[in-house]
Amino acid sequence: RNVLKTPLKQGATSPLVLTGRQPDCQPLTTPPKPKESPPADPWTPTSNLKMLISAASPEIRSREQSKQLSNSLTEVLQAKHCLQEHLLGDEYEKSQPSRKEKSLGLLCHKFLARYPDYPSAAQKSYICLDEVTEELHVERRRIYDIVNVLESLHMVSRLARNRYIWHGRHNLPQTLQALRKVGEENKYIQQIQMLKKREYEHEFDPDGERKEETASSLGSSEQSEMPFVELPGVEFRAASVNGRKYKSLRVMSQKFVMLFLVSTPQIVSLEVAAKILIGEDQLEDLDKSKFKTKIRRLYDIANVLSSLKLIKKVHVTEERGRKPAFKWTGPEVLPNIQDTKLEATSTTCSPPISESIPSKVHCSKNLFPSKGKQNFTRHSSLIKLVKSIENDRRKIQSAPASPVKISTNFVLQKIIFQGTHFYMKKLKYIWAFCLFFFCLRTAEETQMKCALSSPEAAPKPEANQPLGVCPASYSSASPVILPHPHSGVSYAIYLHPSQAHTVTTYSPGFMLQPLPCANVTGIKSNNSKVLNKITTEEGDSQIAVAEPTKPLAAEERPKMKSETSSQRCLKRSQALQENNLIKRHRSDEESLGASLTFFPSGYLIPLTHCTHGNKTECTNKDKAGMCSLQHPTYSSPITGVIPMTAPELKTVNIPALHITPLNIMLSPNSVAAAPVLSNSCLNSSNASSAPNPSSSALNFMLQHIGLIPAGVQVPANPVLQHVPVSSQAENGHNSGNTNVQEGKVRTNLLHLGRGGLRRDYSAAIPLQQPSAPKEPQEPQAVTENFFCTPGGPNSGSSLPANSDGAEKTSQGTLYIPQRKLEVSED
DNA sequence: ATCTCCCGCCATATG
DNA sequence: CATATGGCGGGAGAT
Repeated sequence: RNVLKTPLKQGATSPLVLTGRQPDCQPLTTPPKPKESPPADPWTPTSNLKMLISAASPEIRSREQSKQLSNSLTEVLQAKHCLQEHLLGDEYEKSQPSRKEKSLGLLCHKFLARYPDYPSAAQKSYICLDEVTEELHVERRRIYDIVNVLESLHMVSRLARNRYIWHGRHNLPQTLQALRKVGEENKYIQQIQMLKKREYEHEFDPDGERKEETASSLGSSEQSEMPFVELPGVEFRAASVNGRKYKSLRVMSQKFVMLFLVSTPQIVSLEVAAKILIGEDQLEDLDKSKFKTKIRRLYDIANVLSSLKLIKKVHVTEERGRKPAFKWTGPEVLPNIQDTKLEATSTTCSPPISESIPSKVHCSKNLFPSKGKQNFTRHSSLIKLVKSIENDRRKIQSAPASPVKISTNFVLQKIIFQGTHFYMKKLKYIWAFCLFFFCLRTAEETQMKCALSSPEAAPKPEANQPLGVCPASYSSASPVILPHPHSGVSYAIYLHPSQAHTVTTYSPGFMLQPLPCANVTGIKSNNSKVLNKITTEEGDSQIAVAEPTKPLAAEERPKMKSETSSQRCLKRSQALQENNLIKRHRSDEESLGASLTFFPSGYLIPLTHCTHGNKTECTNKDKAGMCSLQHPTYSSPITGVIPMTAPELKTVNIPALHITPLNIMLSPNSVAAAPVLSNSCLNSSNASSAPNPSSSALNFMLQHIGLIPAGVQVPANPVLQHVPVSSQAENGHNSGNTNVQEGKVRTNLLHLGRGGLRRDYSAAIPLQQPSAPKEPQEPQAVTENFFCTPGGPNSGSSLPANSDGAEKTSQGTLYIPQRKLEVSED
């Protein structure tokens, strides 16, 4: 093979090395900036903007201008910031158009900028590769990389040679759904678990031939020829129905995405991905070069996916140091519950934009069965889980040699992580809901004064209570509410019991109010390796810097709501010390390197601005527009989700937060039906006879909210649906229509269950009370004000608001991202 | 040194 | 056959 060298960067002389491949074109070697590149500082935001904008076609430009502006501005700023960081010593100057400028990611951005995220039927756009390559000044080859990945997501499809059609993100939800499904069928989870396990064992005894179960558990592993996943509606008439279609990049991209969709912490390390994608076949196929190649391709794919904001780079830290990984930041893809078609009647509120809506409705049905009888046991995932646990149990019993301890831990973890994960997925919505109303009530009753409260707060106290107050005034709420340092947006964080052991933390400036829970045990494993220690940190770690000095205030959570703020302050400072202690403790722990570390993760409920206007009549087109607007999720005020990012998790410690939503939904039957849960509860809340803090908190909250009469205690395993909705929920006094209010409560519950917090409450009303005169304004106002925060959009924050597609298609669904950072498999 | 990943050769598929 | 696609891996910038 002839040796062609990559031209040196400044290769003024390099051309000679190259074979004359493009005779008439310029010297080929992308000379140091031969042409049109603006002589001026290439990295100023403006120049970059210009470039981006000029790249867009005129019509798109006008339509998308604002979006582009904010979008690219953010990015450019980030890039700039990033750059700035790197060139710290030097007087941050224009760096040569270095490699970064040619990165696939940037190129992809430019590419994407040309087309609307949600093109309407009218603006169906075609992609001519020749044009693109010319306009973007890039080699054709690169465009293929991008297009292939986009194709794998059905965002584009090939029409003919040189010609693609742009679909935008319309198909995304379906695609992801499909991919997830295939991923599940493909048993990726198991494969990942096996990989980790093997790795672990490997480390334990360096040469032992561990092949025991490789064969067994992966019996069918090889559909390695998993074909390209198609979508029913989207036909790929491209004549290229065969051959390479089943080959690499496209399929690889799909598989990669699948990995995210099926794995529990939606974090996938490159290494794992590569191994799995290489073909799980021969484990010891230490084919180094193959692996390297795979990694290279994955980077390519990842770059594109990152541009799409579906994933973002993080790092996973295990015993063996940092490993590059990526975290899913795209829309949440719910597992496809049963396939039975749901009656479309209940979706009258808004025309289903995508298939995902019915499925959400369905989900809500499962969550809140109308007949108390049916419970979670019917959920296929649960059944699977139970089965797998039984399997594990069997394994344990039949495995003579293996140390029981490990196995037990394994099962325990599985139970906890998987089981709780499953329930958390549902329950977090309920908690969000509870929190919501709890705050309303609390605000009302305690009449907290907020410095920022608006004048008209009096008439509608709860409605106008700026969220910023929450942290202080609602400290009695179980969920932790965190104000966002940048935006003033607040978040509630729920910590999963199993992760609440040692919590690493959140960025300073956050205020935490943990529950007093002396006995959080978590899983004390002697086998610390079983649980990989994972920390993730943002690729671009620009975070955490905000309010560097303001220490985190952790507060011993009080049981009484009537606490005064001064008391709180006191406690806060106490908590501070406490926090430090814990921090110290943790570092000790780390230095020992022996003990298990649990990670924080939580459910962030960003209490941000809500959307305005009546979205109910959001037509497709409107929606497209709206969505486009929200696309630059970074700064969108209506972005529903702001996942907690690692950098925020690494500076401080939070004392064991013990909030276990799990307790909410457990009915006696469901417990019986789901041993998983009871186990998990047991474990998390510890077998001590002390009343379960969570349950007391819950009781308190429920009473407070008015969902249950004072004095009544919801048992440890209350069933939410059995709790009567109190008609005296007086928080509706401003509406003057209690009934409506009540109805809303219920409908809201439904909505919460199905997709997360609905911001658009008015849309929810018809669901249950089609005939009731709905007052779009009123509920709107409530939610709006409730979620409103004094601060502006979370500008500058690196918190990517994931949510894209999902949020768009569900009209402002505010969902609570799950941020479990532990490794739930081993 | 390791992580990223750009570049472009060249095998294949397409038309 | 000419082109369009895209697999692939060397090796150079970034860290």
